[in-house]
Amino acid sequence: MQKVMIIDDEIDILNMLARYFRLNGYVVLTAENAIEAQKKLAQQPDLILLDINMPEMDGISFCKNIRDYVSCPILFLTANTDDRHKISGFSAGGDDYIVKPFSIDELGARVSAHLRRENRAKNKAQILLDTHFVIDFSQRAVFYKKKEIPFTKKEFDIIEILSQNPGQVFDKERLYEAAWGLEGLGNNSVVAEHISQIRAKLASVGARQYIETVWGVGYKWVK
Amino acid sequence: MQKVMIIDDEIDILNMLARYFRLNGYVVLTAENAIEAQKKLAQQPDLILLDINMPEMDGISFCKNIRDYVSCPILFLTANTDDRHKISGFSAGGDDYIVKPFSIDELGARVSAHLRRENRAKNKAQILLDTHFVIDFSQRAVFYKKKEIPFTKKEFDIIEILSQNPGQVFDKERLYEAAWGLEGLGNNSVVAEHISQIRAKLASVGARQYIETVWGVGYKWVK
DNA sequence: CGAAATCTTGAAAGTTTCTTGAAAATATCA
DNA sequence: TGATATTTTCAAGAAACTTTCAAGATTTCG
Repeated sequence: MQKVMIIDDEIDILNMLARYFRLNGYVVLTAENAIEAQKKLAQQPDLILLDINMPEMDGISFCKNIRDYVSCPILFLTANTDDRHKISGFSAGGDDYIVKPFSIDELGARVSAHLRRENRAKNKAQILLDTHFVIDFSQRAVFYKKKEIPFTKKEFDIIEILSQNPGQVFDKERLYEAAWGLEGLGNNSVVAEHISQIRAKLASVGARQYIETVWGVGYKWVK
Repeated sequence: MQKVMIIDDEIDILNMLARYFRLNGYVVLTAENAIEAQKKLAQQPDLILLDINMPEMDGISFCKNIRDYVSCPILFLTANTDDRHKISGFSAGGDDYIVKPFSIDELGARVSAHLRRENRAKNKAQILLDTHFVIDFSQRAVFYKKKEIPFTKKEFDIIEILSQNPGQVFDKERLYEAAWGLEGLGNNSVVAEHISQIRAKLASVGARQYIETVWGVGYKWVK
């Protein structure tokens, strides 16, 4: 199921689009302005539809702002047919440009084409946990405020398992099995030791503590 | 340098587009029909502009045919504004849809946006990198401060794979497969040995060390 | 064919990461 | 609160992995 975020200050259009995409099987996030949008970005939309003309912050600036940590396609909506406007939209990191009034089916087709392309290219994407914390699985790297936090292999394995199942509690045996490949855990503080290292590294850069201890059971990734 | 393939049976339009893209620094491949196009596909364009209405085989069928083994963006050109037509274009695997008569600058902007996105996902440019560090894939040569660093075939193969997927971690098996063709790796220090050679050459001219070791996993090209 | 370049190998040297056990800290429950 | 169970931290040694080296095998090219 794909998640589309729609940002438009004209409420009628916003609702109309939201209804259309919901009817077509998408999960829809809506926002009437950039501030609201920024908050909902944590929900990690797969594609963003963005109106260029908005009161506080215009779409192009917004796009530039978020491009660094949002990698999904961004499609601009606009009433303005000026080419220069278009071009600056593209150079802000936008992926497409749709002029109002548009045929809603064309918009739908464009959205699904972008999502299809995205899925074709994306093998194992990165996940964005909040605005500043990114885990990129293909790079096997974790970033906080754009800087990489160096984790060792086992540490990253543990982070991977936990973060891909947020909220789920893993007991030490399960974690050991998952990160080490097999068999029962020898010394029962191996896992604890690695968790400790991870926490120390998160703390050293001031990131949030994502791994929570579940007493008497194991650990979980906080949502 | 990016390669754009234009397929259109209207020779005037074909020439006009070819001229425009050449002027804007692209390498252009042209074809007046699907058969001709099919032949030139071997040259691996980075993007395809495809007219929907063509004599023998129409653009949509052509797109469906090649989608399986061509992953670059395909943009449809058409004079027909019928939405249903449009949608079947997208479901054939097209990535965008441009209605004639179009503004050539809009077309240019769309093409460059698609290519930019393509490169963002997979840095497949022919020549790239830092101010002083250039890799020319067509020449299979690497330059630092305009002077060529001599790399052997295998060394270049490794550089090519890594540098075209910056940030992505490749384990030794995968690197071996990619550089040696296939078959499981015999002695697992062959790759290490070549990496070592590459690094020595980079160091000897004072270039940055682009290849980073990912302990217990493999190597990656630093962004 | 012979020389030069390139590739492969195995072993030694060098690093980084992992594991361990014990001590310290913290949570739980009567 | 105090006893007990569990988790966290620490430092050092062990283990795993990577780099480097030099010699031999193979390929390339005139």
